[in-house]
Amino acid sequence: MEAMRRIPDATVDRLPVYLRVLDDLTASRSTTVSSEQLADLAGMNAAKVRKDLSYLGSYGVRGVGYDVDYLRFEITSQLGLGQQSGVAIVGLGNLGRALANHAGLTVRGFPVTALLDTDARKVGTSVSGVTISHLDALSPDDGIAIGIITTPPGVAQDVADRLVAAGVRAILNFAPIVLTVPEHVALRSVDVTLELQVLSFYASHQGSGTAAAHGS
Amino acid sequence: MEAMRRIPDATVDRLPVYLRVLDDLTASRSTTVSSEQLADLAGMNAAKVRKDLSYLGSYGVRGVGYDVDYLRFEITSQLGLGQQSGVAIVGLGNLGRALANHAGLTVRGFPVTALLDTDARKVGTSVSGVTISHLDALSPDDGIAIGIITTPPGVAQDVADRLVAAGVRAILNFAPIVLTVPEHVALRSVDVTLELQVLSFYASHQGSGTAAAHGS
DNA sequence: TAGATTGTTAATCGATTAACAATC
DNA sequence: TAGATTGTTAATCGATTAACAATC
Repeated sequence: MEAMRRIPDATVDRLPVYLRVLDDLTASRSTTVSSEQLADLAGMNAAKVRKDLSYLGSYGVRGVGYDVDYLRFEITSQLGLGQQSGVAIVGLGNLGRALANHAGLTVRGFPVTALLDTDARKVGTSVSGVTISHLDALSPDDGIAIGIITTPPGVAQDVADRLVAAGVRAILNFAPIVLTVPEHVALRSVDVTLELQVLSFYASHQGSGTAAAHGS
Repeated sequence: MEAMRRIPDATVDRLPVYLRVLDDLTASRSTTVSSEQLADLAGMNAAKVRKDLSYLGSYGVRGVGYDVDYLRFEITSQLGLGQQSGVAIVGLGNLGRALANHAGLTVRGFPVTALLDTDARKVGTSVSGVTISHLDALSPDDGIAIGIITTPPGVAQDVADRLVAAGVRAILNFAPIVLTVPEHVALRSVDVTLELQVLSFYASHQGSGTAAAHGS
C-alpha cells in the first residue's frame, strides 16, 4: 500500500526463517497466523515481525492476522525463488559430497546441476547422479546461477574468480578465507571453526548472547 | 588501559576473522601489522578494526601498528580458546560424517570426542577413530563443552534438550529448525538453504549487498 | 624532527522495540 | 459493538565511520 522502500539487510536475513515457519504452518493446515504466533515460532518478537512484513507491503488483516499462503507467496517472490537456480559445487571433498547428496537443495529450488574438481581421480565419477567435471570445463554456457565453494582455502579465490567469469550471480563460500568478488556478485561465507570460536566466547563469558548464525 | 567494557556482539563476530588473518601473517613471518593492512586482509575498514581492537585494551603502538603475536594471544584469550573444548557431533549422516572427518577442528582446539546417533546400524562403527555411541549414552561425565547437531529437524529439539542436560555450554545447530535453549547455553545455527535464499534475494535484486554469513 | 599510525570522539546510520491509533 | 490485531510512529539502542589529537 505504501511506496516500496528498500528492504533492510536485517530483514532479508529473516525472511527465509519466516518462510520455513510458514511452510510448517501450511503442513499443519493453518491458514492464518498472527504476528505473535509467527514471532514465537521464529524465535523473535512480534513488533519485529510486523515491521519486517510491512516492507513487503501491507498484507495483514487487522483483528485477524496474516494469510499463510499469501505470505508464503509474497516472501517467495521477494526472495526471487520463483524459478529454479542452478547450483555448482566446486571441491568434492567430504563437505562438497555431503552437500551434493543433500536432496533438500533441489526441493527448495536449488538443484545441483554441476560438480567440479581438479582431481583426476574424481573427474568422471558421479555423486547423486551428477558427473564430476574438471574445473577447467566451467563455462558461462552452463547456466549456473550460484556457486558453492568447498575447496581448500589456498585455491578458493581462484575458484571464485572462475565462477564469476562463468557468470554466477552469487557465491556461498565454505573455505576459511576472505574472498573478494565484484560488486554485482553476492557473497556469503560459512565457516564452522569461526562459529565454534564465537560460541567459545559466549560459553566462557557465561551470558548466552547469540541466536542464529548466517553468512555475509 | 581503559576500564573493561563489554565487547559488542558485532565485534565478537569479527574477532575470529582477525585471528585467522593474524595466523596467516605469522605463517608469512610478519611481526607487526597496521589497522590498514589488517582491514584489507579481513575485508573491512581500518576504523572498524581499530575500534574492535580497542575493546581488547590498547595494544597498538602509534606510528608502528600492532604486534602480531601479542594480538593473537589477546584474541585467543578473549575468545576462551586457551584450553581445548571437547565437541560432540549428534547425527552421523552425510554432514555429520563430513564434520567428524574434518581434521581442522582438532587443530583449532575443538577435538571431536564423541559421536552420537540412534541408528543401531551406525552405533559401534567408527569415524575418524571415534566410535559412534547411542544417543542414550550421553552423560554429563563425558565432559563435552560444545554440541553440534546434524540430525533431521524433527528430532533436533530433543537432541538439544539432551545436550543441555549433559551440561554443554554451547550448541551449533545445522538442522533447519528454530531451537530453544536455556539462557546460559549459547546457540548458533547454520542453514545452507537459508543462505542460498538470502543470496537469491541479492542476486535477483542486483546490488550485491552481503559479505560473511555466520550463525546466531 | 618529520612521518606514521593509533585510540577516541562525535556524527551518522541502521536496527529494535514499545506503544497505540486505525480498523477489521 | 467489543475484541483482536495490524501498521506505523517515535524513542531507544547499537554499530559504523570519518576525523583528528595524541604520541610513538
